[in-house]
Amino acid sequence: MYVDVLIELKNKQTDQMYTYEVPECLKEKIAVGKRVKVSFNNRPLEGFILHVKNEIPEGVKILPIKEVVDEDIVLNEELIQIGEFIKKECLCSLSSAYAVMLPKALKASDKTNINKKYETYLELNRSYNESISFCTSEKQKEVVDYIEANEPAYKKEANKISSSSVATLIKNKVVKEVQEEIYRLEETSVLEDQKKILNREQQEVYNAILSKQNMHHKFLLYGVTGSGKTEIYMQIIEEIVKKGKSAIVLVPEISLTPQFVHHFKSRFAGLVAVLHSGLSDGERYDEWRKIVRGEVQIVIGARSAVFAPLKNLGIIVVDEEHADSYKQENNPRYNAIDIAEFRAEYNRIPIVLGSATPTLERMAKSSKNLYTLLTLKNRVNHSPLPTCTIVDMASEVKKGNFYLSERLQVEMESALSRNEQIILLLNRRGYATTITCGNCGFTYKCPHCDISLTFHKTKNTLRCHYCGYTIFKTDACPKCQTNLDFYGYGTEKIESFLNKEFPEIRVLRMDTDTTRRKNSYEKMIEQFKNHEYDCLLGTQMISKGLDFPKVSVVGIINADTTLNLPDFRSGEKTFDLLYQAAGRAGRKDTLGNVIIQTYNKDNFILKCVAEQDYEKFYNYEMNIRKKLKYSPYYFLVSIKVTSKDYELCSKEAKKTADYLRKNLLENTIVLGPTVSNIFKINNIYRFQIIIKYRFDKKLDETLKELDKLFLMNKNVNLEIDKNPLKI
DNA sequence: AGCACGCCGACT
DNA sequence: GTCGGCGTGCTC
Repeated sequence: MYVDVLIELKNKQTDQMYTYEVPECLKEKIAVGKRVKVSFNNRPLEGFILHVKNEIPEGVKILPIKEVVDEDIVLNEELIQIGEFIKKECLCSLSSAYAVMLPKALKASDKTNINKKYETYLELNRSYNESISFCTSEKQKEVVDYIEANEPAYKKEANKISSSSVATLIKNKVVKEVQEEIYRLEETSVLEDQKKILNREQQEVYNAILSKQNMHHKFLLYGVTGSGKTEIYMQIIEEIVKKGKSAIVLVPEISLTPQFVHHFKSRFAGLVAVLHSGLSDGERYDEWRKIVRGEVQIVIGARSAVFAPLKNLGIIVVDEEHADSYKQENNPRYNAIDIAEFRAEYNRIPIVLGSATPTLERMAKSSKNLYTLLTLKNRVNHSPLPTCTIVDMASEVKKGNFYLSERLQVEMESALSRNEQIILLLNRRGYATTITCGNCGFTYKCPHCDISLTFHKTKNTLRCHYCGYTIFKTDACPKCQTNLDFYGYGTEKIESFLNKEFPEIRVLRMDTDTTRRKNSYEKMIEQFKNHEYDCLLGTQMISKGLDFPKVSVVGIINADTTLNLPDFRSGEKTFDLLYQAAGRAGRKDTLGNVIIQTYNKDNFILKCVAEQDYEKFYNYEMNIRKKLKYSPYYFLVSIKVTSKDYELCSKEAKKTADYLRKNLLENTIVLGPTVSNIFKINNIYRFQIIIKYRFDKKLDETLKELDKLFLMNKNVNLEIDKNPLKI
């Protein structure tokens, strides 16, 4: 008996099966999907069994397996196929695909040492029925009485009476120890969560989805903020669970707040496992085992929860489908939504992708009937959408208002006088330096790609990192002739400004700096909800999924920061962010008021936000994407060539672009190479090439070949990102 | 990935 | 003469 083993090494040189012999004594334990310990090139390593067979390849030496690690199968048939899918999509090794899918405790790695946790109980040894007579002291008697009353009793508690007596009783076999596996996360008692009655619109969505519950079907649920999507998800899942089937709910990490989890846990007590980044390795392992053993039927989690090995899957829900956190930003760069769709098809079940601002890609697919579009046009309690006002900061600056416009100040004061709360949103400017005029708001854009140019200080140039278009930076603004050195400001600056100018406002600042500590995010949200503060000032992390009934004013301090990001999706991202933030205003009985401050008062996207008109935005943006050949009209691939050696990097990037131009079809566009957005990280230079294509049957093969060519070259590295969310 | 193997320079 | 530098190649 022989097995093909996939070794834990993640590099592509060893991305193949190695055959090992199974010793007679281990035959019983062998199964596809279990881990084994082997010797590989004189090193102790682990690997997965992927095939069992009886023949051996010729001309290779065969070593025996040393040990079978697992009792239970780690990679079931579905997970094995998901791994293959990731390998193909992300052009990565199979090993790194499985490594990204599994919790640390179950990865193939000689070093993992995360164990099950046990609780020790004590029981009386029944064969020593007259046990009491064996007790030689008062203390021992006391311990035996305690155990008898609480059997099986916690050893921890018995030890409190007298640990030495407990030890003696165990030694004399009067009492026996029983080990029981326990989970690190205990089910917390939760408040009642009332099932709500669906309105007609919600009911229609509910019916549509459930009508396809026994087949593969893709839904795009487009529902305005506050239209009650979560309630629909819960009621659908209730039906699915009743039939004995299971469900996966994916949410962006940021939505995985106690508030959100609470709804599910109280509605489905004891049936929910939650996977989020805050879990320790041990906790994650425990949640995973609950899933494998079928003890839970619902898994809620961020990106990696899409790999949850639930049996008898009945539905997959992806909330906030437009969130870019579903894509992993390091290798392997998988998109959890692609995996979710793979699993939905594999299991022949429906998948629901929900959003108030669907991505253009999926909205476009729905118009081609690749998704069934379901729409929720109304908010559940018919609370009106907030009013939105655009304020021209260019004229405010002339009045001396750099941060807060007159209008916003007035609205803030009136909210405070009514004892209501305020949210101020300021997106930290992106890592790329774009040059903006502090007087009129002018930003340099590439005439070919319609994205902001990035400033390169060393050469005093402005470059388009899509196509390489380059100009020299001028000292004066080309539009209004004033000084062009305006780098913007962050939340910290606004906080100190507010403290100085409006000392009566209690300001809570929230950004990655103030929420770094564990649980501080939740704590702050709770504090703001309890009205310990009047004003929540923060970056985009405060714009999603939060429900503050007393907030009546939302101020967007500088809408241009996202608008000017050097990315072709900057318009879409701006619309998403501002629309979601606006949705925070006036959620119950207060009428919301949203003030958008900008230097681009005539910007069409901001107008769409102000009118809260997704369709208008969609049509406008689709038109631009079509004209400039961006997604969803063209598919994109981003290729990064990186090296410590600048000259070599530049040379190899050029060679790569030439290679692509020669090997890809004629209609495919290859842009670059150009220096990457951040062109030097840790002394490693980065060049970038962008491929735009519609149909190119040679693409996959060409990329694979290219990848192989770069394997030989140790001084230059290649990164391929298919369908990147950020370029 | 890492470890052996091998081929060169500096040193007791 | 030997110790150790790291470039190259292979791993069931």
